[in-house]
Amino acid sequence: MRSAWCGDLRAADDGRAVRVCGWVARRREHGEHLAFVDLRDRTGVVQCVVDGGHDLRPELVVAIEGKVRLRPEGTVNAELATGEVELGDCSVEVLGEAEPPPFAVSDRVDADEAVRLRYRYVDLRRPRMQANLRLRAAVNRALRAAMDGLGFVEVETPLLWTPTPEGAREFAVPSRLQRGSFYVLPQSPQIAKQLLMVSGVDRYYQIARCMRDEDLRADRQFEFTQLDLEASFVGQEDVRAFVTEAVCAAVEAISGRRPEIGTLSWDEALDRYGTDKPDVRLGMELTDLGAVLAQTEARALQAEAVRAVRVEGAGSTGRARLDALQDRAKELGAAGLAWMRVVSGDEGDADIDSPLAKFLTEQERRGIITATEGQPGDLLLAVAGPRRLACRVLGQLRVEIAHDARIAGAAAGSPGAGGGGHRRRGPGGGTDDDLAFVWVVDFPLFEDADDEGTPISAHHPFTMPHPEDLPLLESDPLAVRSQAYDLVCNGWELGSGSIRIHRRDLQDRVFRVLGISETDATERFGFLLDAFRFGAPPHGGFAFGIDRLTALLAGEESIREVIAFPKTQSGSDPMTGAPKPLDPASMRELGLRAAGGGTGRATQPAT
RNA sequence: GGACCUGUGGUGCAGUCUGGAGUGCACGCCGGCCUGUCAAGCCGGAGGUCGCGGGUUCAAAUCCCGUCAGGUCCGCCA
Repeated sequence: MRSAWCGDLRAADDGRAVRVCGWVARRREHGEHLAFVDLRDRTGVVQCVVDGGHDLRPELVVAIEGKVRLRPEGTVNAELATGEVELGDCSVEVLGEAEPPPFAVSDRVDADEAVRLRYRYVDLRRPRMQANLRLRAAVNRALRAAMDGLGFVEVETPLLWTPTPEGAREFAVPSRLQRGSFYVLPQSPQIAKQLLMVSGVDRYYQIARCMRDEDLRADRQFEFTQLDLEASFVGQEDVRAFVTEAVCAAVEAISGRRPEIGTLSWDEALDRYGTDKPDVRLGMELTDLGAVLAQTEARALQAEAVRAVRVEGAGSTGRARLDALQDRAKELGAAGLAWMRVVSGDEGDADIDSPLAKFLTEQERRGIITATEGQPGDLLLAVAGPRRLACRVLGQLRVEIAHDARIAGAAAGSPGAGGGGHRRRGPGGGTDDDLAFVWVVDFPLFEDADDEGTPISAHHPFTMPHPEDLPLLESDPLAVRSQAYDLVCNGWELGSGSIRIHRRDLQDRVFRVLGISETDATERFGFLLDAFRFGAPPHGGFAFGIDRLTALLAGEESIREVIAFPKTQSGSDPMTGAPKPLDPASMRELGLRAAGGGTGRATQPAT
C-alpha cells in the first residue's frame, strides 16, 4: 500500500516512483489544472503536484502515487525537510473521507486544552504531539536498553493489589467473586519489588504504571509511569549509579549529551534553595540573616530563622507587585514578607530603604547588605519564621520570580525569539535545553511530629536510617537522617529511592518510633515481614517519573503534553466522558450501591 | 476543602472596567477566479443560546448572586 514515508523523501530520491499515504495537510489551488497538495504522515510533509484535486480537503485520508522530482529552480522550500523535492504526475486515491476537524492540525494553532482533549485523536495528529509520543518511545527504549545492560531483569507486578503503607490515597476495585471486598491499584510496586529481592531476582526493573487518587496538577496525573528498579547487595551509591546510567542514557538518546549530575545534601538544598527539589539554574540563592538580626528590634524579623533572597536589579519594583509578593508569601504560609531596597547611602555606600529600615540599626543594615552581597538597585525579600517555613516560602518565591522574569524577558525578547512555531520552555523558567540534574541526599528519616508527638515517615517505613544516626533513633528521631535520595531536575522532583531495612530488629525499632504496633504491622504488611523471615538480602532501589523526564526533554510545561490520553484537573476525560455512573446491573453484580444519589456528573462524550 | 484566571460563530482573540442593535480582527468553512505555490493570493457568502440559571435595569456579553466546565496554585501527593 505504501512504498515511502512522506517526510523521508530527498533530492537523492529523484526519479523514484513512490506511493505515499497519509492525511491532506493543505492544498494550494492554481486554476483548473494545478494544485499543490501537502501530504502528511507521521514523518512529515511532502508536496504533491496534482492535476485538478479541488476536492482534496484537509484531513482527507489518501494514497498518492507519483514520481519524485527536483523542484524547479527558485521553488525550493528551505523550511521543509522535503523542500528540495516534490511528487509529480500524481494520481490520488481517496482512502477515507474526513469532516473539517474541530481545530487545525497544525503546531501554529493552539486550541483550548479541553477541546484538544475531547478530540485527542486529532490533537495527536499534530507534529508536535507526534514528536512528543516518539520522544517518549525513545526514552523508554533507551531506559530499557540501559537497564538490560546493567543486568536488570524486567518483571511485571500485579495491578490488582492490596493497600500499602506509602501514604497516597488509593483507587479501589470491587471484587465480583468476593462481593464487598476490594483490590487496590498500586501507588507504586514498592512492596512487590522488595519481595522480588527476597526471591533472589537481585536486579529488578519495570516501566510501571502507578495509580494515586490525589488532586491533579501540571506535573501530576492519577496514573503515571515510573522506571521502577530495585537491587540487592548494594549501597546507595550503587543505586544512584544505576539510576544515573539510565537517566543519562535517556537524555543522551534525545539530546546527544550526557548530563553531569551534582549532589546536594537535603540540609544544603533547604538552606541554599529553600526546597528539597531545587532548580539550581536560577541563581538567587537564599541568605541566612539569622546572625545579623539576632538582636534586632524589628518585630517582624524576630524569629527562629530569617532568610532572604536578593533579586538583582529589581529595586524599582512597584508597590502593587510588592503587595502581590506579600500576598503570595502569606498564601504559602509566611506571616509576612519584608522587602528592602538596596540604595546608595549618603556617603556613597549602600544602604537600605524599607518600611522596616527605621527599626534596623546601621550595623544591621550593613550586615544585611554584606550577607546578601546587595548592590544599589537590588531588591531584598526576607521571611522570618521557623527555619523550614522561611526557607520554603522564599524558595517558592525565588522560582516564581525567576519564571516571571523569563516571561518578561521573552516578551521584550530578541527579534528572533518569537519565530518558529510554538514556544517551548521548561518548568520553572530557564533555557530550553538546559537540564540541571542534581541528587539530593541525606533526607531526614522522619517528618514533623503529628499532634501527639509521633513522627511520621518522610519516605516510607522501610527506609534505612543513616548508620551514623542510629543511636538517635529513639532519643531524637527528627534528627535522624535516612538513606533516602531524590533525583531533581530544573525544580522538578523526578524520583526518589532509598536503601530499605532488611533486618527485623531494626524494622521493629522504626515501627516503635512511628507508633506502629505489631498488630498493625502484621495486618497491613504482614506478608512482607513474613517474607523477610526467610532470608532477605540487603537491598535498595529507586523510581523516577518517565512522564516528567519526558516533559523536561520535550520542553513541555505539563506532563499532559507527553501522555496520549490524559485527564483534566477534575479527573475526567472529555473524550470518553469517564468517569461515569455504572449501569445498575453491573452495580448489582459487584455488590455495590451508590451513596448520596449516586448520579455522578459525567461529562458529555464527543458526539 | 480553598484562592486566582478563563469561558463571545468550527478555532484563536478583541469588546466587559465605564450597560445602549451580536459590533470587530485573524484562521477555518462554502461558492467563484487563478498554472509554481508552500500559513498561496483575489472576490463573494454562510455561520452566534456571548457556558448555564437567576437578579438589578427602560435596556445586560458587559453590573450582582449562584452554578457548570477548563487551567494555575494552596491543601493533598514516594
